[in-house]
Amino acid sequence: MDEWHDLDADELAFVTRVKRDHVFEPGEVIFHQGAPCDGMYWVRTGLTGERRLDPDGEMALVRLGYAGGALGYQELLTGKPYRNSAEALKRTATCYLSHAAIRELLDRNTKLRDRFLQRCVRDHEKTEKNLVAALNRGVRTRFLYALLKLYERYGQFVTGKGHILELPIARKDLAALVGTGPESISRTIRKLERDRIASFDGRTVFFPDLGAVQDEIHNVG
Amino acid sequence: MDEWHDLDADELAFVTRVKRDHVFEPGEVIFHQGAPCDGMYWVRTGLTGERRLDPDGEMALVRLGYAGGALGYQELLTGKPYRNSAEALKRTATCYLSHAAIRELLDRNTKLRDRFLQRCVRDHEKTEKNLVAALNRGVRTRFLYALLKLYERYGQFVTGKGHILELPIARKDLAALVGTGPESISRTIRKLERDRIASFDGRTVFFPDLGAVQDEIHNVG
DNA sequence: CGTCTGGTTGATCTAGATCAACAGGAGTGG
DNA sequence: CCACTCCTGTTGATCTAGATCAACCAGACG
Repeated sequence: MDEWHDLDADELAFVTRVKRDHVFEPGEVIFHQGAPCDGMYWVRTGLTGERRLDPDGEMALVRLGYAGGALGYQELLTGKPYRNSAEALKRTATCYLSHAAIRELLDRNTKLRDRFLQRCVRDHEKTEKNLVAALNRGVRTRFLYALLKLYERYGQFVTGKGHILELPIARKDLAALVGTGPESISRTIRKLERDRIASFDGRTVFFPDLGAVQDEIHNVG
Repeated sequence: MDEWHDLDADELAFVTRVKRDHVFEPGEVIFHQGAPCDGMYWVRTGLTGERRLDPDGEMALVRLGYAGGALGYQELLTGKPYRNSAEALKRTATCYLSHAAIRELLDRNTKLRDRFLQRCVRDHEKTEKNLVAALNRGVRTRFLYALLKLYERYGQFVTGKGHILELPIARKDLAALVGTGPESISRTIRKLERDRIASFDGRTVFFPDLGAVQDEIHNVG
């Protein structure tokens, strides 16, 4: 939580007094889309996903939340209801601060606002990148991009074996992240294997040449 | 410019001293993608577009900027180069503030930071909406959504004639906004006319029943 | 006049959506 | 232990939205 670096002793004491720690098991919902926003969550460890469901039943996985991420801070600042549902995708330890608590902190410490601003700009940057990818890249490229991002968090290089990624999420969530169905993910996986870009064994992915992956998505960045 | 309401007399004097007004003609570039960010622009009147070009030559129109909008403030806050090019789509009057000037103002007036934060959240909200639309809606729906947004700014209800929208931008830019080509826009226009949702005559659009439009996009909001 | 740009249409092709079937666990209950 | 169902993932067959390539027209502009 970058945001806390700027707090003085008093404020830190305040935080430790009013914060509420909570661990969510995989699949557990942290808050519901459309519900009034009563506070925000920090992701301490684990993995979360923000889903948006539209009236036609279409669901999109808008964003993943890693350790250090914040959930619902935008709604907290605008006072609107949560626009996405948040859910733990892995076992996730969170820290909750109520609306009132955050308000108090924001009033006391102006640097905190800067932190939020920085965070917001960075988050926006990412969604914008995803937007342009969604607008003019195919499923394959977007999927590779998602894999690469996951690799940056969960992947490792094992000497002799190469680049390995243990997928933290299921196929259908990969699909929802890319904006397609599980079938299309399955098929593009086959194609990627055929092209020797990556090979899949259940939830583990091997990249023979990570550079080849980077190459294919140089455009989305 | 909401942001200016919070400035005191001194600060306003400072702004009027250091700001640079500039009018851009249609098609004129305000700043280039990839160029170092030296300052930001307010849109006083007119219409701007932010374009992102990727290495493969694919271009997307990421966002339109109406009066009251801000250009390049995110890069200004992060210190990164402009990620999009900005261009005047109609004759646009802008007000430029240098990096140093904004920094000075931000240091002096903490409320100004809040304004930026609010703006950033709102902007992010919009791109997120566009993202989910791009992920799971077809060209037709996204196009209607774009038209509706334009109607909110440029449309008018003429008694006896109905809802009329004079399109401020060309077909190819409509296409770039939706993430498709001009041909597809042309074809979906025909379909919309066939379905009596809208009729087109050059750059003027008639909506016989605006409710029908709203209905078709209730999902994207 | 020719040339250019913006827009429309036609013909074709393909990525990807959709519907359906099926295979392997994993859990549950007899 | 087996039978059952549920859930995830994969594959096949088919269909369609939309991309792509090409021709064409109209107005703008030298």
